Amino acid sequence: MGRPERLTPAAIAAAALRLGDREGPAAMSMRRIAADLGCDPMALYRHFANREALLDAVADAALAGARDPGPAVPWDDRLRAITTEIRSCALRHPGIAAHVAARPPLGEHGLRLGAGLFAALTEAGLPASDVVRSSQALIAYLAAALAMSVRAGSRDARWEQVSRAVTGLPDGPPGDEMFAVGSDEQFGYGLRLLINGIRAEAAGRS
Amino acid sequence: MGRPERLTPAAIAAAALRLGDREGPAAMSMRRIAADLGCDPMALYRHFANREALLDAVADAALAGARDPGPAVPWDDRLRAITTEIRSCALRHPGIAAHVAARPPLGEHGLRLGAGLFAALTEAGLPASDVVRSSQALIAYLAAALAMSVRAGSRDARWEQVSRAVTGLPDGPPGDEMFAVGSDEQFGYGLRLLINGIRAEAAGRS
DNA sequence: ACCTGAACACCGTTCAAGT
DNA sequence: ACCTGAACACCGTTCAAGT
Repeated sequence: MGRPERLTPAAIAAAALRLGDREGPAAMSMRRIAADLGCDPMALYRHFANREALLDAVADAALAGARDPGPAVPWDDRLRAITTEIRSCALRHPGIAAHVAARPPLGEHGLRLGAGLFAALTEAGLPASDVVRSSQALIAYLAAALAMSVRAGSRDARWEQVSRAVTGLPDGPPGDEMFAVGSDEQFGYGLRLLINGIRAEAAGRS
Repeated sequence: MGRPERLTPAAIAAAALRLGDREGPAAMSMRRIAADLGCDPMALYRHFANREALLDAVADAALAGARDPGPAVPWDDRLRAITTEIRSCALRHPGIAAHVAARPPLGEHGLRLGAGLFAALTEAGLPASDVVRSSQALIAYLAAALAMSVRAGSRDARWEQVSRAVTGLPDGPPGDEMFAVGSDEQFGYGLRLLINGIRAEAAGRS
């Protein structure tokens, strides 16, 4: 398929990302990736210690398009922008989105975006230790919200069932979006809660 | 090993939970579980549609010991108590903790604890639609924080590396807990951010 | 010295053959 | 009708044998 001249980690990751986009997460096995590249499965192990390391590289490559608006915008807008960009990028690559959620990538692009989060949280007025803690909380929330978005398209019948059972709400119309797990709207709501919380924390400190 | 008289879904789940406690998540295959029960692997499929359904049942069983303090305590204490209990229970069962994080269980115990979260959020003063959204945000955060706790014991070298790189902090002493991913303290901090955010949201509404 | 592919030790699940 | 286990179509990774 898209086999490059010479095997490099970046070329392998790029090819695997395209394969995942085309055929989904089940296609992301060492054997399938190697077959797609037209090489022996074992050749991949000369560039990556194991499958997890290869998928980490693919996950980071998936974030290549995520932009950080930089220090020009207010810190809360910047947090929203970066996390939303990461989520969108990951969802654009269905083959690797679940891996992005499971293991936040710490390659070139992950580091760049992480630095943006740190800078925004510092500008919010948090002390350094709370910047680390808050960024981990944001990334945890982002990862899980992303995992929810990946899992069931945008609706999870299990969630809908429990929500109705617990709230005792009557059945809504078929298009009811109230229980849409992993929707953009649901993601934005949780993000607002966290940013509210960060603002309160920063205000309490000052 | 712990084979019951007759195979039932609950007996299978209980045996699988014990097996996972003893031998870790890698032991949770259909073949290993069946061998532990002294039955044919295919016998499991008469009680569960597939492996995922079986693990859902095991995950729910792992939450059997999680307590909800009920409406006697203030809503924020109740949220903290329930989420902390779920996290502790899951971490006490290393074989299934990752599955609890990946797919919040919606069996008997998951429903019971979910109902507690809903009740506490309702008492906080949120409208029903925001109760659903907030509970999903809480569960997302809990799931990801739990996944982080499971992954690397309590420290993740990758995280430590990125934190130092990004903040430009000097290397701390060996016992430095600042970057402890998945620690109790880190979990509590993010939970506080969310509860702060929920309080601000409820105050804005009223 | 480098590379390859056969082999190892597994999977989840199907399905035909037995009782 | 019910149950079983052989078989299918895979895995990630090791390692010995080839060049």
